[in-house]
This record gives sequence, C-alpha cells and structure tokens, in this order.
Amino acid sequence: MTEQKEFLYPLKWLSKASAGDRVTSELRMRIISGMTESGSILSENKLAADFNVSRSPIREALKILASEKIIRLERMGAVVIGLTEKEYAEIYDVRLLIESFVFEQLVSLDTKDLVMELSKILEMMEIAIKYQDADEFSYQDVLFHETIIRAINHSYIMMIWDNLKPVMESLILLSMRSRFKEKYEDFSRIINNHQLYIDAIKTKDRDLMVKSLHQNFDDVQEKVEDLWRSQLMLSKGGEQQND
Amino acid sequence: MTEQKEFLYPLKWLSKASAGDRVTSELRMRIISGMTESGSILSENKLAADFNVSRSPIREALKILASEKIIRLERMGAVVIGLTEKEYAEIYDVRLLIESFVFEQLVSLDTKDLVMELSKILEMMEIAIKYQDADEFSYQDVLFHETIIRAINHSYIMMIWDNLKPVMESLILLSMRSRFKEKYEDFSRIINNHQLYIDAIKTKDRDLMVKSLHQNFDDVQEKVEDLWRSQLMLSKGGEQQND
DNA sequence: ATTATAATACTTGTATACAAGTACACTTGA
DNA sequence: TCAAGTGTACTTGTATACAAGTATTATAAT
Repeated sequence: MTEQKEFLYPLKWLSKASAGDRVTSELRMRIISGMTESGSILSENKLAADFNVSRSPIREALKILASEKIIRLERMGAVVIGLTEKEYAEIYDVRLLIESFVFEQLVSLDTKDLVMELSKILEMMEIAIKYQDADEFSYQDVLFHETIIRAINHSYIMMIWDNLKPVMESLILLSMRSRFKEKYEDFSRIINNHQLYIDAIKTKDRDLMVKSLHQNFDDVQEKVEDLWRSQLMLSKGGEQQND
Repeated sequence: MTEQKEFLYPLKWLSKASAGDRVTSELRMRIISGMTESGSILSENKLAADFNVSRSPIREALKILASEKIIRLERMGAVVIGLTEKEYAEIYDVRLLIESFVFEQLVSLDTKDLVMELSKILEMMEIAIKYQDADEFSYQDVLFHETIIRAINHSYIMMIWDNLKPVMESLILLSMRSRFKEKYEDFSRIINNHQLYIDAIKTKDRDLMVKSLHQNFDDVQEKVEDLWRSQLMLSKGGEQQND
C-alpha cells in the first residue's frame, strides 16, 4: 500500500477548485509524467479510495481526461493512454493549426493592446526565471499562448484550446521543472523566442511568426521522455533512493 | 405546464444509450433548433423534472453541452448560448481547418479503401433520399465526414471532431428534415458535391477538394435560421396554429 | 481433463440525501 | 424612503445507496 502524499500539480492553483477539479489535474499530471503507466487500468472505486473522495468527482475527472484522449473509457475501467511520440507529434500539429489560424485573424485586427498584454506576461516570465519558480513560469507561459488565442474571440477555436490546454499545461510544467534544475541556460532562448512571437504579432510578419512558433513548440516538446523520472529526482532533491 | 412529449432527436439512435446521453442529445437539438431560446437559463432541478430523471444525468449533459460551447455554466444555472451567425461562421472555420488538414495528410496515404468506403456511404445516402428518410440521410452524411477524418488516425484531430460532431449532427438533422419537405431538388446537388469530394480524394486534387468542401459546408449552413419553426411545421404536418 | 453452470466480485449508471454557498425578497429600524 | 439585516428558496458539489450488467472464478457434471 503506497500512500500517496505527494502531488505533482501545484496545490496553490487549486485553492478554489472542487474535489473533481483537483482529481482531474492531479491524475492528468500523473498520466502525462508517466507516473501512472500507459496501459494500466483505472478503477473508479480504487481512485475514489486513493484520493479520499467519492465516485462522483472521480467520474467527472475520467470523463474529462477521456475527452482529452489521455485515457479511454471502456466497459470495465478506464485504460490509460498517456502520451507517446505519436501523440506529441499530434499535439504539435494541432497547436500549429490553431495558432496559425489565430495569426491569420490577428493580421486584420488591431493588436496594440494584445502586444502590450503579451509584453507584460513576458516580463512576468523573466521574474519567474530570476526566482527560479518553474510553476509560475509555466503558468505565464500557458497564459501567453492563451492570451493570443483569446484575442480573436472565436468560441470554436477556444473550444479546441480548452481541450488542449490542460495537456499543454501539464507538459510545460513537467518540462520546465526539470529544466530549471538541469538546463537553466535554456531560458534566455525561451524568452527570446517569445519576444520574437510578440514582434511577429506587432509587425504582422507571417514568416517570423511561423519561425517563432516552431521554436516555441520545440522548446516544450524537445525533451519529452522520462518526465516522471526527472520529476522524481526533482522532488527528492538528489537523495539516494533505497526503493 | 407544457408537457414535453415530442423529441427532436431520433429515438432509434438512442436505443442503447444512457439517460445522460438521451438528455444530452435532446437538449442539444432543442437549443440548436431554437426551441430552447438563447439567453434562457437552465436549472438542473427543472431539467431533471422535465426529463423525469435525477440530477446525475442532467449534470453530465450540461457539462458536455458546455464543452461544445452551446451553453455556459455559471454559478447559478446554465445560460443557453445557442448558435448565432457568428457561431455558424466559426464552425465553418473549424471544419475547413480540420478537413483541410486531413486532406493534406491523405495526399501521402493510400486512399483506395477510404474511397471504397465513401462510395458505399454515398450509395446509402441515395437510398435514404429515395425513401425520403431525412434522419438516415443525416446519419450517413455525418458518417461520410467522420470516415474521412478517421482515416488519418490522428487522435487530437479526432478530439476536435468529437467536440464538433454532435453540433454538426444536430445542424444537419434539422437542415435535412426541412429540405426533404421544401427543397427536395437540393439533394441531387448534395450527392454530386459528395461525389466531387470522393473524386478529390481519389485523384488527390487539392483544388477540387477545397471547392467541394466549401460547397458541402454551404449545403448545411446556407439555411440556418428558423430551424425550430420549420421543425414545427414538419411535425404538425401543415396544421393551423392557433397560438 | 473439459465443459457447463453457478457463485462472486467487480463494474456502470442512476437516484437520493445532504452540506455549504448564493441570490433575492421581505421585514425591521432609522 | 431607504439601509441593513434576516429568512427563504434556490443553487452546486459531494457522498452514498442501489439496481442492473459483466468478467472471473469456483464448482459440478460428463
């Protein structure tokens, strides 16, 4: 009986969240990090016991995760799908698809306010780097992209983002946490890429946008394996592991 | 107290469905048809009473409809959004976005089996026309597009389709039902457009694909207003209305 | 040993109960 | 007349109970 006391998802982001939301976020992190292995079968009752809640919030969580395609609901139990290389490539596709679409729309809009907002977020990201706050950095990073997408006020593009965002958020969180430990020097490049993105929006330069978009995505998805292992090292702070 | 005895969603499609699914489908139809007006507020308890089920399936339905952006969950009650011209245009955008993407992928795949499958579906559609079965025609029409999308085996494009499909299905159902009554001659053109689409896939002709795609969408979205009114006329079979 | 049948331990979907929170109307006091 | 508080009737989220269905295992018969 391994008692689960540690949580991967930032607890402070869940202050006003329901039990259902908490379970959803935490379960998603465990699946995406690889802590909960692909192929394993989740039982509503077991999860309810693990998380010390009733089946209601668990059912809610499973429905959401199924719509995000990281689990698959079957007659008996939910099968964990997780993210393989194929899914990473697919997420890349969809991000490129929607952000390109958004950019095309932005070209015919006044982007002054947006650029201002993005600059603010970028400065927040720099502060987060300065204080080595990976979670805050991730939050601002996700917010950066969401702000761009939200700018075109398109509810069905937003629908796509709503489904993609939680997975992106988890990926970025895990990726950034390990980088703060291992590849701190990455961040100046990440900041620079985001600045390029802002410039592309400001000057409405399509080529620059596509270039910075690709670089942005690569920054998150370049190192996608062993996220759970690196997460483990992170939380144990280099302790020896006895098993 | 208007007792609700009539259902817009085809009951035979719900034979093995749960109460939650039934409520979801029927509520969606009522919203999209305009029978349940935009701006009105849905109460879980009222809906539970209306549909003679408990709150559990109602909650499930509201969550799904919110993810489809046709209602908005607030602190108290769910606000009906429905589909205005803006949303129609947005759905058009997203369909174009994903189906274009799918076509690009298909170009580098063997589409022989797919073309065969689509031809079969097209023949089914012709039979449905012959016997004036609007619901069966709609079913095959949705299946036609889903089959194309499914062919590239892309789980995150599928995720988008999963969210869009129910709304499309409702729109097509309502649109086709009124056409079978009013504009029967439309169907030869619709069949022709679908045949063009198949040809585009067979010959991998991008221009032809975009052309037939646009025509296909226009066929559904050209006449989008007063769906509920025409639905009413359909069900009353031309009776006089006293109220 | 193999197959058929029955018991079991699960599963899902639904109903219902309840706690905590929120909007709104209705007093009550000035 | 208006402001402040109070009560009522909602709301949501969660827990729990139960019916019906399904896989698995054990038991019995051949």
